[in-house]
Amino acid sequence: MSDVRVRFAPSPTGHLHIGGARTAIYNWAFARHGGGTFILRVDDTDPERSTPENTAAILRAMRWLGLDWDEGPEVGGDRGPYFQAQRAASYAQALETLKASDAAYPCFCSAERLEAARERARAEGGYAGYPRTCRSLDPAEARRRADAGEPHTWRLKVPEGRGDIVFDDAVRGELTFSAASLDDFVLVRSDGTPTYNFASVVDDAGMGITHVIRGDDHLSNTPRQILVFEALGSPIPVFAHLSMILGADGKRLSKRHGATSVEQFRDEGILAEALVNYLALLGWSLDDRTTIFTRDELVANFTLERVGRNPAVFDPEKLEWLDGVYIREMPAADLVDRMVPWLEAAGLLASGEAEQRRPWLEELAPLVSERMKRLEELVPMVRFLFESRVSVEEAARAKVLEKEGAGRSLDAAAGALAAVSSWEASAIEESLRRVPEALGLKPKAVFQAVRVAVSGTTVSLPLFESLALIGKERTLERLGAARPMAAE
RNA sequence: GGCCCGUUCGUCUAGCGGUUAGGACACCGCCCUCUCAAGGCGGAGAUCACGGGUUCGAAUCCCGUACGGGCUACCA
Repeated sequence: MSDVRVRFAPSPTGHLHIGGARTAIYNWAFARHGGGTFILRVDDTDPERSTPENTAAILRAMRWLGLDWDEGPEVGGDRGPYFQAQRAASYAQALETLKASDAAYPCFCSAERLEAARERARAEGGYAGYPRTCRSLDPAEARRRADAGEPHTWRLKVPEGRGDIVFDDAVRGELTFSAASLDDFVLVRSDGTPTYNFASVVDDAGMGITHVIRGDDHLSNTPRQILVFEALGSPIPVFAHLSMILGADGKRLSKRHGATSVEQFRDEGILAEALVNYLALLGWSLDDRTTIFTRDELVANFTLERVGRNPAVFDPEKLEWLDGVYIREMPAADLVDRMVPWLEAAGLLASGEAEQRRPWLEELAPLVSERMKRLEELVPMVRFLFESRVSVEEAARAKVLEKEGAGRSLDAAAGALAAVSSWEASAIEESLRRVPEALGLKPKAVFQAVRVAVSGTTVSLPLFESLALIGKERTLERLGAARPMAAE
């Protein structure tokens, strides 16, 4: 057990997003790799936009992905609470610390006035941050006004003469920010709640976080946060900033680009292990050639050194390919477990029916596994195996059944199949293989006629295996039903 | 405006001074074949954003420029 402590701190203002999921995966993998502790903290400081439903959805998505946390909601831990909304006492205490060391001061400037000034300065070409109006207030006077109930925020007093803020980002290397470019930002709002930059640092310090692995969008906040760590007298964690995930148009990934929430991918039939594998690859590589790896392999090999610096475009096609790989490589029994919910939801399987049809389903699994990229594709592919009758697609009828020889093919196939005693794919194939030659037709012509009769379409699962699964009686019924549609 | 970050095939990436710039997805062709897939083999695709340096030698180091992106909130 190492003393590495990392956290993933989502804000429950929405569902778990692809970008957040990747951050979570990296944090999780980093912790597990080094035998450290992975903490989940809910940054719900924004009461307007945070909801319990979102929190629940995020936890669900984390569990679905297989990202288990050692401390956090539902599991507890001795550095909690793990919801920022419940940590007001910590923030108040931290503020007292800063006040005591004169590292923070009250600001009575109104938000409206500040915004107006900001607009003006920017229009004129140069805004250098809060002008520190209240920094020079007489302390006694400031205290008197604050005690009198005058609305005020608390700002960090950026130390006079503080030199450059330099830190070594684990993925970007040494970064330098001039302290002069930082203004005295707000730590505590006039309603008494902490801002993100304050709450986050207080929590990271309080929870003993050693490495902060997070999105690139926080990079510019880092020097501010370092100042807070310093003012608090807390050790500064190692920072690692991950680049954004972009859409195909190079813009930051958003709903416009299609599915972006983890649970949406789940609902579309993407496997958790494939999603984790894919997301891990968006900004990290195991080596120069490995693209497929298990969670354990990810953990065993994950290091911050191999995290890339440049933004990555999310490619749904590659995700699908990877998902297909996972589906194909999954043992039949496992795949059946994944298939059943989809079959039940589609009404193809009654609840409880799955167990008794288990052997049949396990025969089906290898047939579909090499043809689907997502579980979602299962139902349309197998529907004809379940339903009692099929309707023949118009195009299939025109293209296949109305061809000369189709009728004879169906008759001959029916005759041959009727004589099959042991109804299994190999025997079915053997008998059907003899039909084309007897009729002087090409195998393809005969098989396609049978396929259309039995599945209603020109494209289906492999014929002989399908017939085996449909059963002899239903097969013969379908051949007969299609017969009137067929040309001689 | 200011301050930061980024830029290798269409996409994800390997590369950390000397390589025919490697792999994967997608794409194209061939093979296999009862359709569709899967699979096998092969192909095309990157003047390493651009311009200057440093060096015997640069995708790799330095400086500019361009183009993206982030922060600059009493959002996170």
